[in-house]
Amino acid sequence: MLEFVILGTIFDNTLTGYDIRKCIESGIGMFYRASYGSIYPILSKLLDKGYVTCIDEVVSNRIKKKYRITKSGKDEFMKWLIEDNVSNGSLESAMVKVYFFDKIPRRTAYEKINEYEEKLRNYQMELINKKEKFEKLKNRDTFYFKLSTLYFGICKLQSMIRWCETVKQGKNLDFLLHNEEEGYAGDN
Amino acid sequence: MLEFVILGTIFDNTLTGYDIRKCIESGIGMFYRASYGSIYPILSKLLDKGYVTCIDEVVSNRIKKKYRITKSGKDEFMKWLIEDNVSNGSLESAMVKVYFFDKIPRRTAYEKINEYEEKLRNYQMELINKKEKFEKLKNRDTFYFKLSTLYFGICKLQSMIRWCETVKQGKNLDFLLHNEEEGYAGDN
DNA sequence: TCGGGCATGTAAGTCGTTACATGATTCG
DNA sequence: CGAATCATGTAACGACTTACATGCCCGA
Repeated sequence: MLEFVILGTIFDNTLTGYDIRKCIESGIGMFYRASYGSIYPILSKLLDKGYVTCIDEVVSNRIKKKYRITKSGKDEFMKWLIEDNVSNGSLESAMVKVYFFDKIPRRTAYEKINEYEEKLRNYQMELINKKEKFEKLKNRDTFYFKLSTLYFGICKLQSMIRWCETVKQGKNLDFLLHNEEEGYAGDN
Repeated sequence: MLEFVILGTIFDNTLTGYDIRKCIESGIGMFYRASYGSIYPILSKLLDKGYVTCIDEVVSNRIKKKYRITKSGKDEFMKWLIEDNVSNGSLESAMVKVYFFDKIPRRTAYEKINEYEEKLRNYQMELINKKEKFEKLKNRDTFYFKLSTLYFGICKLQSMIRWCETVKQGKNLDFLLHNEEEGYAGDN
């Protein structure tokens, strides 16, 4: 995965290993993190494979190794970006790809998000069934927290599904916020 | 982590490695998964440490290795369960502990969930700030999806915060569902 | 009778992280 | 002038997963 995250990060900019880390952190730090101990070796690997080139840039007596993506690197990245992202990997890790979706046609992106949404809905259904079975048991207060984790999953999926609905219609993202509590418009 | 998940799983029941896997899968499969390749070696380690004992049970000519937790194993598990869960680990992995919170006093559990909620709120605040900076830039449509992942994070955190609010008040969990769309009560 | 589930394990590989080692520059 | 940040890397370790190896039992 990191291999592709790096390629995506240097897709439009020539960066150093150090820069790459910062970009990953500030960009998708919420879904994915990387340490230097993994970035530098992978950069060497990408160099061997010819997916990147390295230019030594001398800045005030020091060498900065700036990495630029090659044509074959771009191809490799785009292949990864387009290929089936729904069936494999965790639900969160799918967001790593979405982060780079500005590089593919809108239409394709919406289709992929639609697939993702279906997967989420199926999963949510499963959890709801499990929850209902669970709730038929007696001694409810002996497993309140166990049950609460099921609700956690269902709710989280609900908010992810809403996100999909909004994004795939290209709606204003602000719609996702500001609709808490109130039934009718106040005077804010 | 798996070490403790196993101890928690056999806390009340004597189980085989195979059973343990099924229990983990059906119980917290949504936050945590384990393969046999990790369960069996860890079971041996727990045996060495004296946290579990193993009883060979012969069922129709076959040996089943049933593992029972010991006193020191229970102590070790409870220590892990109580110790600081907020500062380390991912947001999701905190749920693994919550799953076992029926084993600690309600009051303690609520306090821990309250801490967790604070962490979520701080994180959400960070993301909202980042989002607002982001939105001040021009060429909005060149990074719609990048921005959408930020919204994804904010929304997900919102639903997690709502979960915390509900659970720490010991509210009926159903409150978390059924409050979509409608502003006033219908006739359901 | 045969496929799927029960049941236990090992070996190799993956994909990282943590800690270490080094040193230069920049800003208050 | 010293702390933070820039910058590059390695070695050891960790926590798993995947694939393999084995074989029994049970129900259609």
